[in-house]
Amino acid sequence: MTRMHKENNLSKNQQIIFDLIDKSPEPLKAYTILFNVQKKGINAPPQVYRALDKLVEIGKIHKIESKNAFVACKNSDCEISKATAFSICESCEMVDEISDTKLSKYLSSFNHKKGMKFKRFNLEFFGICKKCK
Amino acid sequence: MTRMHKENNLSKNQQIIFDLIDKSPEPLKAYTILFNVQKKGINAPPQVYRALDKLVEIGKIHKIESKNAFVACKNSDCEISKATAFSICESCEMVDEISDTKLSKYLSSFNHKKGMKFKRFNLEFFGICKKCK
DNA sequence: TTAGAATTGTTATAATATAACAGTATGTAA
DNA sequence: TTACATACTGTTATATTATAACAATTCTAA
Repeated sequence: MTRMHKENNLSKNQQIIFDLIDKSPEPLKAYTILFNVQKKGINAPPQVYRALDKLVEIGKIHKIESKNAFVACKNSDCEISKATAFSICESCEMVDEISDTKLSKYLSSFNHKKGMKFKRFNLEFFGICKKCK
Repeated sequence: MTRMHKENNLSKNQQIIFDLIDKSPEPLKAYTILFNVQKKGINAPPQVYRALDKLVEIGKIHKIESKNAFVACKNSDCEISKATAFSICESCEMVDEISDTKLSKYLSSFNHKKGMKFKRFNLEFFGICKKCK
């Protein structure tokens, strides 16, 4: 029907959902996203989850596993989400992507004794942020 | 009615569920656990989740966040689950707890630029294990 | 021995995620 | 420009993961 919005390589639904996540200061959950995009014609969970899956796959967003929530990638170092690290405040729930070259290199070169070669890692740090202290 | 089984500091349900997880070579999901303990009189999800919460809290088990599954702690270094690291095979789903003093020290002493002091971390490495290669 | 804390049992329901199927848009190569 | 493959969309239904709320029992420590 109408042209897809391919300017950024993203499809219409992907772009809508990425924009929402990108401008959110907080990680967003799938059903919060669904609620917020219903006015744009995205009506059902599979539409949201499909866009989320794709955005994760291409590294535009990351899933915070401990919270089942999604944040936009703020970091050029984590090419296609191979090496992610986050700082999570247990009080206000704020999540910050950690961009630390030394940390990233250290972990990327870490290999398991049992002969396993790692392709990817996800690290989540928990604490109380400056504001909440 | 009957005495609780406190020999190990665990209540009856906690002990039943810990035993099941501890002898499993694979991470177990909550509803898999539920199915497997119904013959022992644990009938409903809250009973399972309460035991899991407690076992996580006291460090007897860990939750693998990316899989919503639970493994017994095999590691004396992660006192009360403050510092956990896992190796996860993306092919066979095998999960191994990583016990590496250097890694643990490195991460435990890592602090965020933005003034956040971390109390806890969880790290999940992904790859293809030796067997699956 | 009794009060508080922890644990248990139970029903119902909330929150998170996917299966399956039919249709539409897009890119590309003949 | 047709036709094919691939990716994306829309939709209904359902599977999976997790918690709320309440009543009762058991444990522990004073």
